[in-house]
Amino acid sequence: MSKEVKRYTITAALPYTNGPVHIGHLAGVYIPSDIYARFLRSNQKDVVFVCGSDEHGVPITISAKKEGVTPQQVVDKYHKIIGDSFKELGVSFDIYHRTSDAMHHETASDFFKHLHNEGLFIEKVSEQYYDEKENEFLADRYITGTCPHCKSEDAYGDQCEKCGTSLSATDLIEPKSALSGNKPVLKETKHWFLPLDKYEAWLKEWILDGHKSDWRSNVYGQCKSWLDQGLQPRAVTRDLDWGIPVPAEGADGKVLYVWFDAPIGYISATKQWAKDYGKDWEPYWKSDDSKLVHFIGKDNIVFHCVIFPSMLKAHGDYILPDNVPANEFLNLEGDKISTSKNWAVWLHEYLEDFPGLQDVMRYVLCATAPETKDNDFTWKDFQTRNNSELVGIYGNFINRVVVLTNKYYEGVVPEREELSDYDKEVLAELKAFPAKISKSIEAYRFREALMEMMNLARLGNKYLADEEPWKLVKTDEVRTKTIMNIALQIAANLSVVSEPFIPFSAEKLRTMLGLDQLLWEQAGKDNLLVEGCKIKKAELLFRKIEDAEIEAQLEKLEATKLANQMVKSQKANVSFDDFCAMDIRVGTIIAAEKVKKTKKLLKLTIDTGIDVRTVVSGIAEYYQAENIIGEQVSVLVNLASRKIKGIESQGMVLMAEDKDGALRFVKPSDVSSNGSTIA
RNA sequence: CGCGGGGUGGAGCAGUUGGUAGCUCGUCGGGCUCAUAACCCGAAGGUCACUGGUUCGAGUCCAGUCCCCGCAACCA
Repeated sequence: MSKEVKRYTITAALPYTNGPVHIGHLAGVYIPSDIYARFLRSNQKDVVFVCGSDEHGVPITISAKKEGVTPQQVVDKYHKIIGDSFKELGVSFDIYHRTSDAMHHETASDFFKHLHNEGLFIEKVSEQYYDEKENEFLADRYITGTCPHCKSEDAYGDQCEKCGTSLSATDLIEPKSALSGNKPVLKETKHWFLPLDKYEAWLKEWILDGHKSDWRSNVYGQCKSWLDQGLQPRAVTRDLDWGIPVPAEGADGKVLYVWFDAPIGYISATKQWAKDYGKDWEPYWKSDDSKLVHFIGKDNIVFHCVIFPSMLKAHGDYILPDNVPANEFLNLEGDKISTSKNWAVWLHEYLEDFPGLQDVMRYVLCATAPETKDNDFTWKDFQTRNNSELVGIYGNFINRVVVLTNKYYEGVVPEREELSDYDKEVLAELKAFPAKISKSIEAYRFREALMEMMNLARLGNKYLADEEPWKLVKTDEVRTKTIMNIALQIAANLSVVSEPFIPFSAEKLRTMLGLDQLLWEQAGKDNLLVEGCKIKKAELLFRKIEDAEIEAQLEKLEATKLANQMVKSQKANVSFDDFCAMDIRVGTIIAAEKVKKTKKLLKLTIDTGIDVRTVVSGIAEYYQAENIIGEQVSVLVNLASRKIKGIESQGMVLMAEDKDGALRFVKPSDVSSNGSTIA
C-alpha cells in the first residue's frame, strides 16, 4: 500500500515546561527529528516540522505552588529557556509554539466539541478521589496504591510502572494521596471519557497487522502488550483550574486532560505556522498523501500510538501517523538522567560552556543516540568523538584540501584531465554515498547514516594519502590538478550530505568552498565545484577539546553529586513531649539473617531487656548477618509494628546515615545492660 | 518464578530479512609529512556467555541454563 508522499508533517514531542531541556531529550527526540526534517527539506520535500511547549497539567501547578508563583509564570520561564536553546542548537522547527496560546486553546476546544457533538464521548458521573486536606481532586498520577494486576504496592493511578498496565485510579487497591499521604475520599464528579475499548479492534488491525515490519520493535512490542491487555475508556477531562476549559454544559472548574490537549498542540502549531506564512494547514493533517511522523521518547509510546490515533480516528478527518520512531533513554556517566537530582547536561548550560560548538553536541548525540537500547553519554567519549572524528577525520580532510588548493592554485579550482582507474573507482564510491545515507535516514537509522557520512570523509583522506599530490606536484602538474579536483568534489559533497547532521559546519564549509546551498539530489555529482571558481582561505571547522574542558564538566557533575549528599537541613521543631513519647532502649542482637529476595534487609532478633523481639532492618548492604551477633544497638521499641516482606517487624534499629548513604549503628560507647533507656 | 535491557577481540559498540565477524579507541610495526602530532596502510587479539535443536549453513531462528546491568520492591 505504498502511496506517493506529497508532504510531510514531522512532530517532535512537546517538552513539558517544568524544567529545561537536557541531552537525553536531544538524543532521543530533537536531534533525530531535526536531521530528518533537514534531510527532507534538502530533498525539496514539502515539510512542516512542529514543536512547542506543553504547558498544562498538574505538575506545573505544583511547581508553581512550590515556588510561590503562578503557573503562567512557570511556563513562561521555561518556554523561553527551552525555545531559545533549541534555536541556538539549530533545531529547525518551522514553528515552536506553546499550548497556553489562544490558537491552541481554540483548536483543542474545537476538537473536543467535534467529538462531543458526534456523541463520541461517554459522559460519566463518577466518584473521583478527593483530598480533603488539600481541597482538590487528585490527578491519577498523585494517587498511589496496589496494582490490581500484579499486586505491586506502589502503582500510580494512571499506570503501574511495575507491570506496565495502564490503570484508572479507582482500580487501585488501598489508594493514598501523594500530596498529603491521606487516604483520599471519593467524591462525585462528571467527566468525559473516550471509549478506547471501541477502537481496540481497529488499533489491533492498524498496528499489529499494519505496522509489524516498519515500526521499531520496542514501539511495536509496547503497543502489543497494551492491546493484548485490553483497553478501557479513558477520561479526557480533569478537575483542575489550569488548562483548557472543557467546552460543554456542566463543566465548570474542569479542563481538558493534558494528554488530550498536548498532542493536539501539534495541530495548533501547524495552524499557527500556516497562518504566519499564508499557507493552508489542513492538507498536512487531513490529506492521505501526507506523511505524519512523531518523534518521541519511549515514555510517550502509548499516547502517540494508541490514544492520539484513537482521537484522530474518532474525529474522522485526520490522517494517522505513518511511523513513531521512539528512542530509548540516554544515561549520563553511567547513571540515569534525573531532573530532580540535577543529574543532567542541560542544553542551555552546554551552549554557554561550549559556545559555537553546537555541531559537536549534535554529532556526538546522534552517534550515541539510544536507538535500540539505552545508551550512555560520557564526557570522555564526547571528547574522543570530537577530537578523533570531527577534528581528525572530517575537519582535517577539509583543511588539507583547502590548504593545498590555496597553495598550489591560489584557491582556483583546477581542471580535471584524464581519469585513472582509481579516480573512477573513487568517483563511483562517492556517487553511491548519498543513496546509502538516504536509505538509513528514511529508515530512521540516524547513527548508521552519520557513520556513512563520516566514511565519505574517510574516503577523502584515503584518496589523498594514496595519491600524494604533494609529491606529484613536483613531477606531474596535470595529474596533480586532476587529483585536487576530485578531492575538492569530495569536500563539496560533504557539505551537502553532512548538512542535516552538522548544519553550522556544513555552512562554514560551503562558504569556504564558495558554494550556494545545494540540494540533496546534487549530492554524488563530481562537478559540484566548477573548474576556475575560486575558494576561500582555509579556516578550521572544528577545534580540539582539551582535557581541562572535560575535567571541568566532570567536576561540575561531581559537585552535583556532592550537593545531593549535603548534610540534610534541620527538620521542623518538635515538642519535648513528642520526643519523650519515643521509647528508645539499648538492645543486643542475638540473631541475624538475610531476608530472602531482598537486597537491603536483615531480619534481626534483639534482646531489648523488655523482651526478645524481631526487627527487620535495611542494613544488609553495610553489615553481614554473621558479623553483628552480639552487637549492642539502639532500638526504638514503641514504634507500631509493621509487616515487611511478610515478617512482623517490632521496632526500629537507629542508624547514623552518612553523606554517601552508608549506615552505622548508633550504640552506647560502653557495654550497657539491655533495656537501658536512651534520652 | 516482578518488569525490561544485555552478554561479540584490552575498552566501548555495530551487526537490518540466517550465507566468509565489522567499527571507533587502545597496542605494535610501517608509510606520509599537504594537514589541528592530524592522515593512510598493515599486524596481533574473538570457540560471537553456555548447552542442545532447526538448517546445506546461525552472532543472527527455537528451547533451556548461567551471569551482568537498570527499574521496581524492600528500608520504620
